[in-house]
Amino acid sequence: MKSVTNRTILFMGTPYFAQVVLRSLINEGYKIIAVVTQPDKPVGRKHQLEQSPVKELARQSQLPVFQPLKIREDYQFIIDINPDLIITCAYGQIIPSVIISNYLCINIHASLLPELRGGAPMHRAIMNGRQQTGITLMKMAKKMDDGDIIIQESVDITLEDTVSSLQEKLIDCACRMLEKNLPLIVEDRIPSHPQDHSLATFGYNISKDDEFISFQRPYMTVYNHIRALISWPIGYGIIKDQKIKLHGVCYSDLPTDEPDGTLIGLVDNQIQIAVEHRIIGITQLQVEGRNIVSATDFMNGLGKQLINQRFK
RNA sequence: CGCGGGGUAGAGCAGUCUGGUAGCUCGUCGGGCUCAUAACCCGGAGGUCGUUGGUUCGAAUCCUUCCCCCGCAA
Repeated sequence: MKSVTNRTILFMGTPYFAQVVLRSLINEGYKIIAVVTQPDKPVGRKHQLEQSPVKELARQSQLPVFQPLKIREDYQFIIDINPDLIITCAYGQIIPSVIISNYLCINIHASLLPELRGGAPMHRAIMNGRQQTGITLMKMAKKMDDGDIIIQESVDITLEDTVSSLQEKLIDCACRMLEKNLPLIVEDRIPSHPQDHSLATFGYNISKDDEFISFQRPYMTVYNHIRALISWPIGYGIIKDQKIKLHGVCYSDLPTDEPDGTLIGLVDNQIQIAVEHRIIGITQLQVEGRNIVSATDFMNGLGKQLINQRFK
């Protein structure tokens, strides 16, 4: 392992995105002095405690892990550690201003700030039909995602991207940016500039209501909505009072005269649904209480009686 | 004991309420039609109906034990 610097870094993050970034930092040889992540949470039907992806990696790498319930109150340990640099990436809690103002705090955000501040920038970028988004490295400030920008890089969103595929691209982008720029950042030798706050937009967390997909809306709105929730948290449509999760979607130009939401049938391993006189293809789906199945499997069974029924 | 759904041929499902020698669509194998086909027609193989015990002349179906899967809620 090469030693890039002997400055110490405190890493704060929680989900998969942050895990990959942390792994990259470790592999680059940075001196991660400790890791902060969200507390283990009971998950699933059995309520088994589950640790965050970041914690999993930190333990494998034998790094000290801190999981304060409320970092707003419980932050003395950071002062005790006294890191040279703090890097946050989707940590999930607000960092106390005492910390922000006394340490060099860098945040990795998955949008081109000042656009899409907030907790779900990747989902919202796709949902909003954006063709481009990116990664911003910024100095943390008191308000959410409004700190000075150090550097940003854009990433294209293709028509086929889901939030999963987009996330992989953004993770790659973030890791490359860190590889290139972190040596200077660590030494606090990189310039930054304020955001244009008048241009700020927000990408708030996905709520339960956001998971319902209406087929009575414009074609691209429906298509973007479905793919923005794949592979997490997965949106659902409602047909004949049944919730059906939509795990795979396909764009198409095929015309149809059926009314919006009509389940037309199976073609080419896609369930065709009419939206604004065009076809949206569903490739994978799941009924409550059942397993995820392909469009073909679905139409061999439960889907038979849904032909010509309409999604809300 | 948070609420609910499900385990039936390789796959997806019906049948369970109202017990009586297991069915549909797809796949698979063979044959036919066709210039040709993932299209169409004919035929075949493939299931001790998740597990345990019980009721019954008889259980996929009714009662019981346990296991596994999934949705919701957290």
